[in-house]
Amino acid sequence: MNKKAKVTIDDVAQEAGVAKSTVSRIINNAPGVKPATRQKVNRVIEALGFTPNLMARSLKTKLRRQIALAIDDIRNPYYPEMAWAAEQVAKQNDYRLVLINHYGNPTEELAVIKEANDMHVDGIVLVSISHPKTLSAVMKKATVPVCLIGNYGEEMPGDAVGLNQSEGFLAMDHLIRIGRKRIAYAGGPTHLHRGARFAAYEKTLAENFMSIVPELVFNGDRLTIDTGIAAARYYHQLGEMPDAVFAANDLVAIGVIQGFLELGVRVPEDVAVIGIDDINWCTLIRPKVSSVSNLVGEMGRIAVELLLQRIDNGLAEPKRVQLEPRLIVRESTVKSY
Amino acid sequence: MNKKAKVTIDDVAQEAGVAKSTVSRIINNAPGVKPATRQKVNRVIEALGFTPNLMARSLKTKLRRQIALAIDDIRNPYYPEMAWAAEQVAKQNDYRLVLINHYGNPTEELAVIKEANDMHVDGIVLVSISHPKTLSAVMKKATVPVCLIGNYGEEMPGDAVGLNQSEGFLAMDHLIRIGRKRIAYAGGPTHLHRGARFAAYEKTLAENFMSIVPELVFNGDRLTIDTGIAAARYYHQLGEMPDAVFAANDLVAIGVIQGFLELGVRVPEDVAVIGIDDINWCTLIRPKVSSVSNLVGEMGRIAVELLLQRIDNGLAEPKRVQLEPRLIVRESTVKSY
DNA sequence: CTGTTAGCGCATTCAG
DNA sequence: CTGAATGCGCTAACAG
Repeated sequence: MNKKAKVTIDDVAQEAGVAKSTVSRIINNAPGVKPATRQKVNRVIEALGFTPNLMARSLKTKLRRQIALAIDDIRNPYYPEMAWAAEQVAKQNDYRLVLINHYGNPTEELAVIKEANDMHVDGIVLVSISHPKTLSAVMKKATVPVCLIGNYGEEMPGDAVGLNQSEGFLAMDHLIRIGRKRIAYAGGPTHLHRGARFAAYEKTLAENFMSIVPELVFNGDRLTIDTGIAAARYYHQLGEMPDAVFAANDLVAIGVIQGFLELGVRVPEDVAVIGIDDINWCTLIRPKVSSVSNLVGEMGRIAVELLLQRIDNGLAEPKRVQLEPRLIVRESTVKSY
Repeated sequence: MNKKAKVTIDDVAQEAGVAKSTVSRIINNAPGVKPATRQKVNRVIEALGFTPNLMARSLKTKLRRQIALAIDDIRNPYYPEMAWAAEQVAKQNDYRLVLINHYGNPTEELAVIKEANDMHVDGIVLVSISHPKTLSAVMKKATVPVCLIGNYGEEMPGDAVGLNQSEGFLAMDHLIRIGRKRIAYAGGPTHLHRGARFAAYEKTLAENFMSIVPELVFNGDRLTIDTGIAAARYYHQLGEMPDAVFAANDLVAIGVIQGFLELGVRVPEDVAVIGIDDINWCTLIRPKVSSVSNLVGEMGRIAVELLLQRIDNGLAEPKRVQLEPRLIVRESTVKSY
């Protein structure tokens, strides 16, 4: 049941009484074949159930029609959306998508680039956790095009699609626009690059002539639900509660909301809460979580497009695409009627 | 930067002053090579940075060292866990994982099997939505091994790993064991195969001499959060509320919980709620949702193992693996202290 | 427009 | 233990 000796291009040629090169032209839609011949051969192909051997073809053309999507862990809520979009575009271009989880393990991550050739792939879309310096060095040795997802400077070889860093401002502006005066920040250790979001917090407050109140800043050690819950409890026992919470990501926001609900604090009436990333979980809980979308699907889509473009066209300057995050207002900041 | 003319086995042979067949033996760990030669050649391989061309190798061996995971949509909450586990096992066996979303589109789904050969894959793990009859017919024509995920009878060719249908009973038994007397059912249209869960509901009640109260059965049209919310509202306006809800899946359970919370009903004190599937969202909301795990990760892992086994060993009887669902008790049924 | 020829890089007989 | 020769199935000149 999986043994039928595969029919080859020679079989078709023989059966149709033409040369294999003619068959080759036909299956590749190459021009310069008499319609009659084309028809005849096509009929034979149909009859014999011939399908070309991609290995042999690849051996010749060096094209495998496969790309890799290398991320740290598909179980991370951001990635399914990205993987889905990436596979879409790949499929539309008759490419296959190889999924690789590198677990944020630098060795494994960089190995993906180094071993691209051994992987049957023509290119890689990579979400990297490595240090840019290291990454840059490895990228230079890449044997296939790599499209990075993330923000990288000019010195980084290869294409990249990232977000401009306005998520924090979009979130903060929203809270201010809906009239919140006492805005808290719930996030992780500020020394990480999430610091950009905290910076937006400080900057926005300053620009609006609001003083930054140290006791309203809660820093958990990781950006998780539990950190959010802890934050809610912390705010609750404060002399004066905040009337809004800017959470560094959605998981924290969800935790904050759940925490508040347990304590009888109403969201958004008493406290408005907003997160960042717009993971699909945001619509799961009530109130639905306001957030800032970082367009992961869009990033995946564009990354693959850039990659395929480069695979086809070869060289040209590295490209940079910057996406603009988008504010998504839901029930955790504005009461719906 | 991606142009370095790939070094071939010939280069190595020449450089090392041996024949390519010798090099071939060495890179394949074949026996019958003098250690000295082996060492020498290995050094050259290292020096030249040679890595074998998998296309050429595959052309010869017919093995691509890739398998496909074909599911309907990676964005569906069950699949990331499965994909992750599958990729794990594949990687451990030096196989790559090609991700295919077939969108529950029967044509596309069956095409995956038919075109397996064109896909550079040695086998397929398939989550099918198609009718067993149709599927069976296509499976018979498969050119590579296929391992199904789901419950299939003997007449279905190929291996399969599924769950026995005890989820419903596990959930119901739990509710009864914690002393609930007035148990409601919230699900979708009973004519779908989810009906097995509803059957468990009825059967368990009967076995425990509890009468089935029609007004406690809520059937939404789809198994979604919104259905759950609607169910909660429905129960709430009843003369007598249920003291437990058995939801046909976790999404419904989450909706029920959110709905109750909005109405000021306490979970689990007033009403215990349990779902099925144990998707990771269960630990996201408070109270955390009790559920029955259908071991998607485990299924993915085993499916790949079966598949690789068959790829290596060829024939033998189709195998069937039945997993036992597992009750996961969390806060939505039992108050935690 | 079509046929002939020559490899792509490797694994694998078969001799030595 | 090692080398020379053959071909996997296909594409791409090059002739005709």
